[in-house]
Amino acid sequence: MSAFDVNKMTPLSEAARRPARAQSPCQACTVRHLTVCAPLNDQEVQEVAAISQNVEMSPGDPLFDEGERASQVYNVTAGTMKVYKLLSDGRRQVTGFLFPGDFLGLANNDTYAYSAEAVTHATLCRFPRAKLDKLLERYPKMEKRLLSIASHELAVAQEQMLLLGRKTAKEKIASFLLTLSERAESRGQTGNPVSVPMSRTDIGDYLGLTTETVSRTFTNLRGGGTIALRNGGKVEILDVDALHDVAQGD
Amino acid sequence: MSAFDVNKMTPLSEAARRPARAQSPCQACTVRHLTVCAPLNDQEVQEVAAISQNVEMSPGDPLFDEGERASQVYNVTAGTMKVYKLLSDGRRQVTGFLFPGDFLGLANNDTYAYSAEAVTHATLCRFPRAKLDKLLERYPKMEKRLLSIASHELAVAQEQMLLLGRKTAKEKIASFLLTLSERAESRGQTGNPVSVPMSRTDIGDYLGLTTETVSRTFTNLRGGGTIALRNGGKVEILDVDALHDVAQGD
DNA sequence: TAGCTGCCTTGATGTACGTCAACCTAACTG
DNA sequence: CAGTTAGGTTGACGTACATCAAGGCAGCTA
Repeated sequence: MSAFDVNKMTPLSEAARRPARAQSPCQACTVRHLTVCAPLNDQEVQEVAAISQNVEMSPGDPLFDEGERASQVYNVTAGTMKVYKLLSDGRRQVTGFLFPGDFLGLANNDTYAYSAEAVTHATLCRFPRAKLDKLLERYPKMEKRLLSIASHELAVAQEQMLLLGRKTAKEKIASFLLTLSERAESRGQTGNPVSVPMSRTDIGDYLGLTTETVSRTFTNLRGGGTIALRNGGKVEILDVDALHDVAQGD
Repeated sequence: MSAFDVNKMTPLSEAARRPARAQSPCQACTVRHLTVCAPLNDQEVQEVAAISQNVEMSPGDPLFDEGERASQVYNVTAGTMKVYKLLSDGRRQVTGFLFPGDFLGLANNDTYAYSAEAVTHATLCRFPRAKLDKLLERYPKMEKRLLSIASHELAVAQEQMLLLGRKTAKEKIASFLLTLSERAESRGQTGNPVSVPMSRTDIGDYLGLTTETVSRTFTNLRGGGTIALRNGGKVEILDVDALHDVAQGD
């Protein structure tokens, strides 16, 4: 184990504390996500799986804080996580929500650039960075895969900058719902009705709004017949075209 | 030459149109930027330099547009570039300014995710993507370098999201000036007074403000004795500590 | 069933920043 | 040198969203 142990500051389940090396359930995620664009052979997959451990989180559990030594890399296998940055006075910007298949802590420098926390119950696959780096040395195609992931995240971040800097509250919410829906479908889940597992506060901190404005805007879209709010944090998109129009501002 | 030729839609100087392969001045940039974290030997440097061409831009010249086939990668060798995204009604978000040493067009998918344009006279080093990819296959350490660059850009993007979503106009301007100053110093230029080569409109589109608000905020900071506006688009930071305090919101 | 507690909604009011418009200056141009 | 143009600044006014405040409603616990 490395000097930094995530268990020290995060309440994890017993399952997570056990060094689940041998029968690590993370083989699934490794195979699925690291190999999509860079297929590894069985032996390589085994090697990657061997260095991973399972982590379980409850809603609100912190995974790591901005500025901490970034000794672990994570892959979300179930549930929803959020990453955010804080100003000294407590203002918060959620920079992203993470769903199964997404990576966490890929920063190149040795400290995390943001804090990470569970939104729902979630399970993660944890890789010690040092060991992962060693594997990357041997398998350049995995590195290529990581570069591809980072590039994609960068494009997503730029889209979010456009949203934060130039869109109205209504456009922000519409864009947010459409993105959530598309991401759900790309994971093979249902995109309509779309599951919205995070609180109004989290949505506001993601879109640069207050909870009140988020709430009012949902109400507004509902009143216009564009969406309907269902039980269990689900939003049904009644008029996809209209929602797209709203998101683009026309 | 590839099917897509940047010359077709961008007014470039005669020097840029010439296939300056043999005596490409881009050796300098290649050596400097691609090798900082992944030193190449002389032969490797030659190979990289061999596939590069020099490009010159005048203020306002477009380099490429969002959605175009991304067949080229660029490295800025002199001057300032900007990259931006547009909404259908013309609202604009500048997602970044690029200075010597910065890369452009590193997106993994085959179209550019943003448009790029010259802010000042600028020179760029152009690499055909296909050839660069081939080199990357052979030299994994270059790929590592690119991953490191992408990760750093991602961290910068997240910081910008915090700014766009949660900072006031005054905090935005103060943060902007400090960042410009730090970047100038990291390039070996003078950080104070700092050169601010872009227009108020560009600054506004970068910070999610209007030109009027940018102008008023500069005036406000000047009135408070924190900065002074000098000739030639230079800003002198009179009280660095105060500017830091403003940027953080305390 | 009552009493919490956390999240959401809704209303009344405030304000930071946008919008509209005038003017100023510097750099071109004939 | 007058005329023109493109930034930049400043002022008056409007508004989208924040702030402050009061309920509503589900999910706990006793």
